[in-house]
Amino acid sequence: MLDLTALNPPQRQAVSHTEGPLLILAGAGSGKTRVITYRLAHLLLNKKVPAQHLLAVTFTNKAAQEMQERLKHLAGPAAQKATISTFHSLGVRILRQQAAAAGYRRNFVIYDQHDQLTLVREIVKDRALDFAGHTAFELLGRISSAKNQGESPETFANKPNAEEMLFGDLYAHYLERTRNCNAIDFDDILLLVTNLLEQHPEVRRHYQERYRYLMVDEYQDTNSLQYRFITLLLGEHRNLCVVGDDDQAIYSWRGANPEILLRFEEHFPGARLVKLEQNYRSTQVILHAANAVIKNNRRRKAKELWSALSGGARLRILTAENENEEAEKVAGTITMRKLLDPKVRFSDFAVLVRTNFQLRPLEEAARNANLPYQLIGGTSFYERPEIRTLIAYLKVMRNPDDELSLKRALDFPKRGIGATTLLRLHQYCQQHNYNLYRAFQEAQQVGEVRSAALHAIQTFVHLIEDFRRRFRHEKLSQATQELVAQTAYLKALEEATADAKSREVKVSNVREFLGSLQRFEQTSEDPTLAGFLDRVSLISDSDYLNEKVDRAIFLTMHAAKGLEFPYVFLFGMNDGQFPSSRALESGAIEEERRLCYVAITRAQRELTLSYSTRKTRYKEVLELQPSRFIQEIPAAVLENGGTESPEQAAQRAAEEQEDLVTMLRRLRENNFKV
DNA sequence: CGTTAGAGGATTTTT
DNA sequence: TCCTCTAACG
Ligand SMILES: Nc1ncnc2c1ncn2[C@@H]1O[C@H](COP(=O)(O)OP(=O)(O)OP(=O)(O)O)[C@@H](O)[C@H]1O
Repeated sequence: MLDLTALNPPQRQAVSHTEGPLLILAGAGSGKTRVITYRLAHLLLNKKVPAQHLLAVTFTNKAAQEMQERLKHLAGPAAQKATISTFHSLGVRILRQQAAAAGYRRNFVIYDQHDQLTLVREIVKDRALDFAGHTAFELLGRISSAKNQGESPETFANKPNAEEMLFGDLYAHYLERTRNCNAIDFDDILLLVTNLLEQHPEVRRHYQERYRYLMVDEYQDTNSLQYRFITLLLGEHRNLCVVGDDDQAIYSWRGANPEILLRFEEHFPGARLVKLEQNYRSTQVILHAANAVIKNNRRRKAKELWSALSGGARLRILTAENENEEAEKVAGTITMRKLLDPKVRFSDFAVLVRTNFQLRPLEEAARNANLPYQLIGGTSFYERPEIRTLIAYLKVMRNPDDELSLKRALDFPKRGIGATTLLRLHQYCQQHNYNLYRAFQEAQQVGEVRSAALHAIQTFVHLIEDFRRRFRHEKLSQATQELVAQTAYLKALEEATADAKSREVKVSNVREFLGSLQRFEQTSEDPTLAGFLDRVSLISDSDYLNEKVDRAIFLTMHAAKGLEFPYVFLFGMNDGQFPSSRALESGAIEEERRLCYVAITRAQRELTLSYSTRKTRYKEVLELQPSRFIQEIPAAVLENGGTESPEQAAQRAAEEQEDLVTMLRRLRENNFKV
């Protein structure tokens, strides 16, 4: 039997209420995720539901993995068979099983944003579309929202506006080319899986039969396709439990719609509502600050949230002349805190930023201060160009119709095939309605290709064919190692990289990649090429978080969603940065404020806010004001706020910091000998 | 014809 | 600052 005494009464109610629709609406740190985990364990142990009938959807793979571990801890190895996954991972899994019904070949590949952008640029160029001033990035955003709203290219073709028609052209070709490549993008995952379930009752029944208890975490950030997905999976039993907090809706820019959470009782009549009001994470001081900030939002469902953790340190404010100094002070404060109290771990500290590029000054400051850190976000390992190219080879191994990857593989190492030859081959494709790989295979039939180029293409095709065979018969890591050797990949990398430092980095990245393949083979349930490619496509920055290593964590506020840390720093608390100037211009201030609420409520014990008075961007110097969110925090919870104005407190804190930083510098110059 | 060096522009947040 | 596109070189 699972012991439910580790839960408070409403939590227990939510866990025991297993049948029918259930909505858990509650503020930050009230144990929503914990309830889902216990609910899974309760269903397994007390209700004897077989694990394969359980489905829990989380926001990131990392959260899924963590829940899986907690569940295993509570319920033992039987938990392994429960499905805990993100919407996208679940979607891909279903699509692999049902590819034909979904209208794709089973070896489809997944295009990430980088691939999508390349494709958009290519189409714009090929078709000489003139989107005056609009970037590929913006166009891709429009494609994505068109897809999510179910708009077909034809709807644009018939619009009177010339630009709309142009977009219709781009959109139509984007769809055609991804399909011809047997490739799907992130939007397609949800689009295809919902269409599949809608149009194939027997498939739908199969999954409804399989998943009998459904749970969704972070339901406030669900979009309409995800909502459709979950309702399609939901059988007649209607055993759906969702948890969420409308104050933590921070993805509306990506199509998420918090109304889906708020209208749950309308969507599922007879739903039970449970509210959780005790926060177990933060001190009263921190919670008071968070509540005060979020109260400024007008569109929200007011809710109670209290903490029994009385008192607690008041919030500190650090100010600096510029971003680098700000980062230096943050790094210095962490180092100092750790020196003063060696029991504290580096990994107890998290620095949250609004945008990825704010991570850079932090990284540099941490390096200079000898502060161990891990970055979440920025460019992840698999995004590095030398790794992307290798992955392009792997994608071609799996699916030679993937033109984008084929071209990327063809392009490096250099083999004497350039734009002109490629153009000829493309023309040949269009004449015969072939795909690019077929044109490669028949290169000798294509006129006007120089003999050197022809020979190079044939060698390339042989390479691909040979390795496609090897990848079918050999272990993934083995075959990839051979591929790297055969293409003299490392040598080519070295020759192509002028800078000695980055040359070294690239080579070691490739070695690391080969190592990661071996680790993948040893640990994965599906240690195949397909399994690896899916994992790489679905992995996200937050999945890299490693709580076992003792390092301070630098990450975006978005990536911090659902996490908690004893000591939290909010970096760059300036108007224009946070709230971002874009949000201020477009009137999206409430979502920024929710983000601030999320950020503040990550802190368990201490919270520090930092801001600069100036910053440089693209060589221009900008004067900065402290964030309006700082003004929204009552002076009483700011350090010395009772006697000083926030400005005075900031001033004094700045002076103290000055001393600390100077001291630290001296210490460092002295090689840390006192 | 293919490759490379350097100018010029940009992405807020991400599954 | 990183990344893509262009122009000149070999
Ligand atoms: N009944 C309880 N007793 C003790 N600790 C609890 C209890 N419920 C939750 N906690 C603790 O409170 C913290 C927050 O829980 P959890 O992450 O589940 O909250 P949440 O509502 O999902 O938070 P958020 O919405 O901010 O992501 C965790 O450390 C958890 O272990």
